[in-house]
Amino acid sequence: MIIGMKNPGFSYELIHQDKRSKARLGRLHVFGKTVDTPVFMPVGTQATVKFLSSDDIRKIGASIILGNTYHLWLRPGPETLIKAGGIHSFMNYDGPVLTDSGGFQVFSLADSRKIKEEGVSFKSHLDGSRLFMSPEDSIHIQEAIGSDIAISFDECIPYPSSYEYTKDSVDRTLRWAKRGQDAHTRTNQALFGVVQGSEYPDLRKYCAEKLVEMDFDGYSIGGTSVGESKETHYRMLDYTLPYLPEDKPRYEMGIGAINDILEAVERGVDMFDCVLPTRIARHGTLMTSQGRINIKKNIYKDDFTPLDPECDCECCRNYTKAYLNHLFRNNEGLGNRLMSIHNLRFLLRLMEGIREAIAEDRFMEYKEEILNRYGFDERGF
RNA sequence: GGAGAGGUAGCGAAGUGGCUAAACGCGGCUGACUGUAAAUCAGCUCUCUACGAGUUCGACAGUUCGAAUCUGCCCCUCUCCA
Repeated sequence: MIIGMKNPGFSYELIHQDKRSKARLGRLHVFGKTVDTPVFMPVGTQATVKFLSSDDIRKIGASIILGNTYHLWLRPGPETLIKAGGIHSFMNYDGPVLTDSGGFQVFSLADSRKIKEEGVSFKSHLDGSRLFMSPEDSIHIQEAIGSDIAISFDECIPYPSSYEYTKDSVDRTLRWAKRGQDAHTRTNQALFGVVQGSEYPDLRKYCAEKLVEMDFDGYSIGGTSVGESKETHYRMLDYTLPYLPEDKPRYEMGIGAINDILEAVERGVDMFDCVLPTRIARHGTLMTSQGRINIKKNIYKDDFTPLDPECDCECCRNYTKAYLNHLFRNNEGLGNRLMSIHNLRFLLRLMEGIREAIAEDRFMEYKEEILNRYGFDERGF
């Protein structure tokens, strides 16, 4: 497809459009590396997918991961990352890395921040010291981090938000997007804009169209799954996707529930990231072909069968539920590692299935099969 | 045999006349978790016919309007000395 002017090394290649839905099979060309889409990106906020080595990340089949601008800015700091030669060499991971802008922290650390036109003043969650991040700062930090894909600094507003507040916020997010774009200098780093607009159709459309005018390398859909119903969540996608160009990747931020991924793929989303699989794994909840299980339950104490007999991950091939139950109860790090590996592998295999189904024009059948077969509840995990 | 310390809910441990069904920690059970302040957080954890009631703080007997808390005696544990 069309190759962006600013970043000749970055492009989205549409390989196949599903005949019965908007689902699309594609390939991201990221400065010499490729990422098949739809893709799920494990989250590695602090330059680590918690408990996994870079070897583990590669072995589970992840093709791109996330880092976080806010967290890496505080520690180890941009200077250290520059000295390290960038995040790839710092964490010894040579696959593509996408950095979130810190915009989500404007939302999640809402108690200790103040939003102004110039940027956001934060109170450090580490020591309470006052910090300030502008859209330009966010871009500069992401350049220092050396990620392959940077994200515009946006405001992820809570749900519900009034029309007036959302409108003001969208305009500010658009101005911030422009400022970030102007501040962006690296040619070996793509830059995505973020569509906000809450549940308001005209604001979603407006935000999308304005960003597209600015011509980003890709478009994120933000501000979903922040407390709204599933129905509203999916409507937000409906209000956004039609206004995004076919030749650029679409990334729904922070999504990892199985039903959410399927609904978004059906609507044409290509990229996802989520802490869900790794977080719930650390908390003992596993997604398996038999549905969701909680490994800490006593019924697994003497269950010497694999977590998921249909899974090919290191955890399922080598260890039993009884052992995982034991590791969990004893707070042994190996349990966190094995269960994180499993949940990520489960989602990555789901994405493989999705891509195969799209290639064969049977995405809708695949979606139904997954939803019926695994029996996850409406939460989607 | 002598001297001392102590026995509190599954475990550890506060409490030393009423505000105590008894702090707190651990363990156990249940639930939550979607661009990671999360190996976290929340609730429950004496019994029951459960928005109320009944039995508890080694045992028994007392003092008192009222005791896990005071007295007597008994049982048991630990430390030190013989």
